[in-house]
Amino acid sequence: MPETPENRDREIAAPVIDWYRSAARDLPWRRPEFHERFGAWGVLVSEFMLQQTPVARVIPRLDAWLERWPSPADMATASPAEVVQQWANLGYPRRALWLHRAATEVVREHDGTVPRDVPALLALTGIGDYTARAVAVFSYGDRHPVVDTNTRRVLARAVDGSAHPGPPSRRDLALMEAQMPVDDSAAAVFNAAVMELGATVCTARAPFCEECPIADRCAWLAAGSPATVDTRRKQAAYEGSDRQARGAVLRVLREIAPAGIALEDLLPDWPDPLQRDRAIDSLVADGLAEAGNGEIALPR
DNA sequence: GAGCCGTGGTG
DNA sequence: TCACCAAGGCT
Repeated sequence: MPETPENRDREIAAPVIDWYRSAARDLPWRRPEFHERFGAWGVLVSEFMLQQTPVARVIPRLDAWLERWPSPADMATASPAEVVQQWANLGYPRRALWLHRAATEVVREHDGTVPRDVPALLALTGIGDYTARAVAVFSYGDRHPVVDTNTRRVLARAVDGSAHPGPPSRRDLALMEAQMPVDDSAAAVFNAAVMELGATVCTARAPFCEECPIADRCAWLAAGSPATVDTRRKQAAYEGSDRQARGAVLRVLREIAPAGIALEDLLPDWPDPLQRDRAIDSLVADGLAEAGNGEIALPR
């Protein structure tokens, strides 16, 4: 955003960055030694795990993962079964498979080095707009807008004056880009700072506006924090869902019978047998399990 | 592009 | 208590 007398008082970069320097949480992937030891691979793994899984649950699993597979080449030697087991209860286990696939793609197509270009990152399995730019920015220090649920919410409030962001769109990238400092390094800090603000202050439910470094220029606060239209899709009910059945099946395979179990012994008391069978079929279709000869097991 | 995909903490 | 929420991506 060009600095003019008109908009200078609405800029958010400087105060958000200043706030971040004193308020940032000490997270593993923000430590210099993390980058020295694991490089872009460490950032890539952390971003996969952070896709829809809270920070507190990621930290211990990330540590264990990188101890076991400190590079893409190490990861590529693992079997899908090992990967799914190591993923444990982080949720959305397809991400474990995708991370494994991405590692093999890095080895095969990029000589074992996580690529730096956003298009190359986007071409890897399981990497979308958010993760690609997060790696390019937080590992390589390049200048890109990193848009996630936090930055979308912060800008919806501060700039648009809405309590909730609208449906995801390419405009989100442009809006973030427009707020970013020109300098690469400052832009990287800004990206992290806006995410941090959304995660700890400008929260979805009950934001702590009294602690916000840009409360004096927030369009939503200035308008009296109105309840605005909420276009976010609600999550489908989990209790009784196919997802719950899939989770239950995979938990048995992970924790009790990774080498395999007779289908007739798998969750025999599940309330809906048809749903159980549906879960098995879809897990096999996703490559999260293998079935044959009346048995089911983690994929080899 | 709407629907789907886990798991657990929380107000 | 229970609906909401969490550093998304794929089909």
